[in-house]
Amino acid sequence: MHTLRERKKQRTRDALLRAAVELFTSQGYDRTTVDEIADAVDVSQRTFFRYFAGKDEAALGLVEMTVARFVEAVRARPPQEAPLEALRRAVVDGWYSVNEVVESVVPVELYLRMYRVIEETPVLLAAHLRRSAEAEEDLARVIAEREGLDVDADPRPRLAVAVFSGVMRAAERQWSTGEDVGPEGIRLLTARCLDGLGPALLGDWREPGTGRGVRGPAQA
Amino acid sequence: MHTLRERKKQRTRDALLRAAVELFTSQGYDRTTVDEIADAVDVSQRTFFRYFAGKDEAALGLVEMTVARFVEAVRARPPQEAPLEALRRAVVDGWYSVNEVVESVVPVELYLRMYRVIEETPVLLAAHLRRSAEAEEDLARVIAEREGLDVDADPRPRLAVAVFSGVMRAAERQWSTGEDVGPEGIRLLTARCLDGLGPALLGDWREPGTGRGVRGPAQA
DNA sequence: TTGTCAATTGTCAGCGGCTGTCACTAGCCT
DNA sequence: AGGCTAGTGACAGCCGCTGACAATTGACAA
Repeated sequence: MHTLRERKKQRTRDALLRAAVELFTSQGYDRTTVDEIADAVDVSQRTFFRYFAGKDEAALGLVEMTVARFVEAVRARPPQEAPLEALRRAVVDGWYSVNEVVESVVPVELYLRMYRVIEETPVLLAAHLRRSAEAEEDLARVIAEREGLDVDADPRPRLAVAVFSGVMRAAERQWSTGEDVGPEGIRLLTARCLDGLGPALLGDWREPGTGRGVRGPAQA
Repeated sequence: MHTLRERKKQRTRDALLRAAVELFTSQGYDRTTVDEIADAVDVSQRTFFRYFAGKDEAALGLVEMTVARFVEAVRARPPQEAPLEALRRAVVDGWYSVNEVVESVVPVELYLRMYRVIEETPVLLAAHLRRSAEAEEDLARVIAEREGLDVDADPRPRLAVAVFSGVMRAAERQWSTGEDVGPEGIRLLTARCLDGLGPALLGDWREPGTGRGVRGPAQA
């Protein structure tokens, strides 16, 4: 990152990302052409595709950064923590560092709005879900290693991650469809969603004492 | 479905679907153009797009049918069954009727191979995951209604469905990457995956008695 | 039957995403 | 300074997809 060339490249990439996000959030994804983005940065369309494999990558770039950050955060948690606790703490504590990274490219507010665009643009949502599935796989491997398990032999790591991701996705949607909450609101929202996890899984759904929790059907 | 026109339409659609699946499974999704598919059925390219919103819809058509079938099957389960049991029985019992529907368009073997193509073609996998997410939402509503709950107020329906879907997806992948198993093999595989659900969630991961299951972290 | 209406299809033109190619420019290194 | 290479622009072209209009074909009543 020290040679002039490398700095220049980084600047063009950031500029493209910024221009893309600004256009996407202001006019929508479909109504924005790659040419527009390239022109805004004063670069040829061909160059855009040298930085991003597709139009969608420019749209998912920001989220991508935060996801990668999160996986790293989990990897860094002390190994004596139980799996779900490590995941939970990583997401709750990690928000600040995420803020930093995002802010180095665009104001955080744009990040929020970009998230909404992703959620309401079918092709972007699809790409996002695919990428999330990959991240889940990574997380499962991290968890398995922490617990000294074989990820292909024991289903529990993947299962735990699946449960966790389900909750996170629920929080995401709640937050992206609700009214505009600041970054701090997100932390609270996710924390609250995660707190509901245990009771939801273990409690009986109708009345106590009938033995109808997750246990029943699974053993049937 | 009784007028000549309607029958003709159905036949063209089936023919397009069949041709698409055959081409996709034999030469790959990317290396197959829409023109090829249309030519194989002796129809104009424009007509193809009157039946399918996009090239991907022709690829996901088969799976789409089975997913819809499955959601219906869950809806039809007796309401006294616990949620996860209803889901489980729907998938295990429902396989035969799925077979029927698929076989009316292409041999089941092609269904299996098409599934592999989807799994290894990024854009198709993405679209598939998105559609699956929608199905999950539907299922959550069905479950909520069975239990007399409000999906938006109570997180447990979505959570249960998320867990279940996680297991199903694990089974899907195991089956699509493994060696060629027949339709009966799939039933066994999914059943086995689902049987592991209860112990995996409730058991302790290292040794019994330390109180470190899903319960611990969720309450932290 | 036959004529009329509506549904389905083919043709054509065109946009936008994306890629290969090649010449050219600009940073790098000795 | 001058050769080398990474990065860029310009151009051509494929493919997915859409709108518009004309031609065809089945539906249905007179």
